[in-house]
Amino acid sequence: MASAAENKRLSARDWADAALDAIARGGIGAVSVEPLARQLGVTKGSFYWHYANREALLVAALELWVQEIETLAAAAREVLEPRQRVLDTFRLASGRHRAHSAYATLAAHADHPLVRPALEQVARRRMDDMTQAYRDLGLDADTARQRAQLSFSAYLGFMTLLRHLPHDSMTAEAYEHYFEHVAATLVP
Amino acid sequence: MASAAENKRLSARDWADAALDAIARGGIGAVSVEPLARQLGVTKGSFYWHYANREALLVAALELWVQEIETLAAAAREVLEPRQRVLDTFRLASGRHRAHSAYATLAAHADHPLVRPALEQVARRRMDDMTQAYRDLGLDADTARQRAQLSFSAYLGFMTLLRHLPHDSMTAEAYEHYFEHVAATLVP
DNA sequence: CATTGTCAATACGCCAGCGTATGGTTAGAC
DNA sequence: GTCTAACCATACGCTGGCGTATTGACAATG
Repeated sequence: MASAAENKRLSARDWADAALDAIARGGIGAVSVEPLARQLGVTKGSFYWHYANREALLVAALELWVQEIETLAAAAREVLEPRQRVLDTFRLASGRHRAHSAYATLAAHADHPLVRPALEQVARRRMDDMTQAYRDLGLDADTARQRAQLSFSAYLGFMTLLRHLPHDSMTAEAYEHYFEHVAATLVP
Repeated sequence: MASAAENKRLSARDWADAALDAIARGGIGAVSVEPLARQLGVTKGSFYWHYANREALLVAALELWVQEIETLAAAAREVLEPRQRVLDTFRLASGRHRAHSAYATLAAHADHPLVRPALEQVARRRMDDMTQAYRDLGLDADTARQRAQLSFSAYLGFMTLLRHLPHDSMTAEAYEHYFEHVAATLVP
């Protein structure tokens, strides 16, 4: 169950890792020291050696999240075809990466003072990426921006929607079928 | 600040009302008896007269939420033009209705056993409405379903996105501008 | 093998929120 | 005016999670 190996000493990174997993599952409220310690098979004596307090762990987990998203985004930017660049974003929404699971959860905590700047940064950057992709596809600046906003909204909302409906309601083929429709509708 | 009037006795509905407001602001975690009591200007002695426990309040608040969404949806169904029917949904996302603010927040708690059925019901019904609207616009059954999913995702995501960016980044005119783009892109 | 640094266990005090018990206040019925 | 039901305050015990202090285990280094 626990991602970290058994009977090994932990690092600050291990705690941030577990915290990000917790965020993906239950939101920032799920980032609690003692339950995480139990899950990791240690006591909080370990935690308070690595971090000053719970808030510091939250900061570290959010930094980790932003970094993971940026890594995925950087990989997507390498794709030459702008059309594929847009569609790849949607494929990520199907959510094998925990960073995207966490996104759907963090999206609800926009009011949190630590979460907000992270969300804002990620939203801006990915919107800029998408706008650029649409510009590369020949749209004018204004239209590209609107289309990027629509696409990014659809991406965010699809991640959310997937968690509302039973998992069996969408097979792998259904995914691809949907993505084709998205491509035909949104991408010129 | 408190929506209820001062120096008046409270009803169970007043509590459910305050709980739904709390959900819209801070998620289900914000539905806590004693803070709500303070906000309402009473003590929890009042609460435990009206409800058995916190969970009962959550149930009541969620029922209230579903009911408010259904009321808005019923009004939207009255619109004859299917094109307007679709666009009205997006206008609601700009979110002066608390039911839609709550939606954006509840969307992140799909794992919660009480929240999930409410989300599922709302998602299904609104998707059905949208699918019907697209069918009325002449799309075949399969395409209408896909387009409804895309539209509903865009609606959900836009609600979310609005909370990530500073409020001043979108004026009323910008809203309308965006909606026109959505209409031109999604609605045949 | 002694020392030092790294990581973890234990034990403690603290606080916020839940739920209960019980008594007090107020409005309207009669 | 009394009675009763609806509503609220107060006081209490309980639990879970935060943070601190102290000690212990173990590895690496010399």
